[in-house]
Amino acid sequence: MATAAVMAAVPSSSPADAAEAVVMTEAVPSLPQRQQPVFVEGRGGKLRDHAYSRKQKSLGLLCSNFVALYNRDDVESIGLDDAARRLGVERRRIYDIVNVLESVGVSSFFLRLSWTGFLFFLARFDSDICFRFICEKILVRKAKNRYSWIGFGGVPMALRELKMSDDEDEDKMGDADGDTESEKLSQPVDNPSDNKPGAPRCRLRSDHRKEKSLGLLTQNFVKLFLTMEVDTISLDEAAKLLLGEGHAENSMRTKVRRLYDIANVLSSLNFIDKIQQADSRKPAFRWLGSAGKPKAENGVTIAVPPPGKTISNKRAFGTELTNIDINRSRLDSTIPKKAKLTQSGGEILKNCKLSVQKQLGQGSKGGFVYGPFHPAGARKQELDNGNKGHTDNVQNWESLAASFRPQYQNQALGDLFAHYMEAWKSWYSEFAQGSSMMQQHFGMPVINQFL
DNA sequence: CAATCCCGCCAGGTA
DNA sequence: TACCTGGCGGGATTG
Repeated sequence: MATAAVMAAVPSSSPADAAEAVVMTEAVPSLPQRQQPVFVEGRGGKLRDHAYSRKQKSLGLLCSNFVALYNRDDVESIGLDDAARRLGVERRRIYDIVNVLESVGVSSFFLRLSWTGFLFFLARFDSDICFRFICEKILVRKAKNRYSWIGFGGVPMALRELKMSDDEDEDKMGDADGDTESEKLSQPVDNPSDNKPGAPRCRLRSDHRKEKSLGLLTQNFVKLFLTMEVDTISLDEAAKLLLGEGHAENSMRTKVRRLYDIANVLSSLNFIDKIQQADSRKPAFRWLGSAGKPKAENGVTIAVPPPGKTISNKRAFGTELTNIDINRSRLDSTIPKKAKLTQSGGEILKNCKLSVQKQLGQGSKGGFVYGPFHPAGARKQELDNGNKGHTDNVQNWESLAASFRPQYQNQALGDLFAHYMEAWKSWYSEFAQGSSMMQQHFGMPVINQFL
């Protein structure tokens, strides 16, 4: 898969056409790009390509096409139906790709925060970090059927986040519990005893579903490379590590299937590549980090020359961002995309800072290490008061949330902030109704932690 | 024949 | 309740 020669089908529309259609409309006539097949009856009564080749339908190739189609400056919004139509696949396949891409962007933390909580983090922590949290995703869900394309610029940071999150887990676990890496990474066991009355690990079914999600599995798969001293790993080994011991053959097989899906997508992005283990001759995947080069160039999958056999391409964390953005394609290389993103990020931060400072007044006075968004009132309140400070704090944030409207040139970010505003509105109304009950159950300090 | 992974069913979630 | 989302495993294809 990793060295698949030349893609059989090239997106037939020009990049400019694609970008325009992506942004402008969902009603563009479809142009199934992957092939122009001769159809015969296939499985499930559906029509199938006569010269059927599953290589042409692979998830990796689809991902390459997806990236080739949408990884452009002027693409900010991706319609699920539009993507499916343009790529000539069912929506189901788009979900697969999108989930993996999104999970490589790591943190959906801010997407789940209330507007107030979001502002609080902007103020309390370094705004650059906050900005990265938002931007450094490949894409994020914007609404039903619609995603925002962010780009690859922040992938290294996202991977670092993944590693950090694992380190934090490690710290919390401590040394005494004797957990192994694999135990930490492994997803919960389908243990029938969980269903027993009074079982300690009773979980909601939706949680259970999330725990098995392709996105989480992707993150854990990547973590295997990031946190363990391995450069290569077979999918069998990965499945064992991720599942833990004592699993039925069936669930192991299912996990390996999913890992194949993930590996194909990550491989098409050149996060990993497929190799043959020298000793066992078994296929395995080697981590390239984001040092690899995506294969999609104008929709054509380029045969990537196999890297040196013994030289690891593994990157050290903390090193410079790689070419994944800049060298992504010849098309993109003519556009200073990364610089543009950085610049626009700077402008965003600048605007944001000005707006916040205007509304909060000046006054970061050292002491506690706040970011540039440090609100004057927040620190004072913390120092001066206990509960009163909390109350004022809440009120300040409420008024700020109600009035603060950063103006973003980047539509996707604007949309994100709109999302937070909506989230804040609904959250606040729920909170107002339920606050007394919450106070009863949890007490004020706990509630304030949500803020 | 083992490895690979496409395909679409269908359960759960959401508007 | 219609539609969206995505876990899941059967089984076709590939090597």
